[in-house]
Amino acid sequence: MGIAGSEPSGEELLRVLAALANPQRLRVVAALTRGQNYVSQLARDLGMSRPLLYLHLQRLEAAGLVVGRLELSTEGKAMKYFEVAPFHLEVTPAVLARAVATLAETQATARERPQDESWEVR
Amino acid sequence: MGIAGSEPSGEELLRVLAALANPQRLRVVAALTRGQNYVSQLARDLGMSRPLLYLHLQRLEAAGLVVGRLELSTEGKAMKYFEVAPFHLEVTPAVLARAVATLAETQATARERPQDESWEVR
DNA sequence: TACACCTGTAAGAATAGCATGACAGGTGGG
DNA sequence: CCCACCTGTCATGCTATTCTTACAGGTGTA
Repeated sequence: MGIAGSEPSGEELLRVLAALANPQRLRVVAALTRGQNYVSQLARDLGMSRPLLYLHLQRLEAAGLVVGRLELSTEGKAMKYFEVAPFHLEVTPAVLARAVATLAETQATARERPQDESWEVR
Repeated sequence: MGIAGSEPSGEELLRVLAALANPQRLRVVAALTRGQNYVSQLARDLGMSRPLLYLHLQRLEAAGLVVGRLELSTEGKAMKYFEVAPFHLEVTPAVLARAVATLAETQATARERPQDESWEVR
């Protein structure tokens, strides 16, 4: 899924899901939804250490969920502002199945069971 | 999100995201999309150990993404069949923000910055 | 110079998650 | 009885994630 909501590849999907599967990072995204902010201030707002927040922001950015830009304030201080990216992801069985299809099979996707009556109930 | 796609609470959302943020479990869901199956057979199909698959299925079921039922085959053998639940989750900044709002704040949501001009660029 | 801000990174400890192998119990059929 | 299936659980390592503390720089103002 790029900026909008096309179909994500397996790797993209995993990166996004892993990035969001954490209460802290979820809070970070939620906080940025209320407006952009720079790292130090956001750390104070959320009550977490700046290095930790920094780490979380990196993961969120790598997943394309937030974007950050280094900005020079009027006083010449460097401040890194982050804002949420307008992502939109549909999570359904079909979407997951298509994403998995693009995933490099670590080991045998396994021979699809030949004919297969094994999943027939009764 | 119940069976369909209502709004998930913070805990639900985290459970679902954490359950899906794993390549193995993603493959499990994808495999079940092609039809229901029982644990041992599915383990062979996916090329993973049965105890491990069992663990993953438990997490997926706890998240409401798959449902399992113990069934007695015609020969009297107990087989646990799993199938995907028809889930449908929208992942957008707004949804995340609303979910986080229901999340128990581990520590101070932090005083919302008073008036806040800090996020004003320039 | 000292202070109060800011960014960026690294080393280390504590913790959670993943994965394996082995066990106990059940069934039916040769 | 023995073998081939099945479910369910546990003790054990191993790896990845999470988080803290501590650095090294940069700016502007008193």
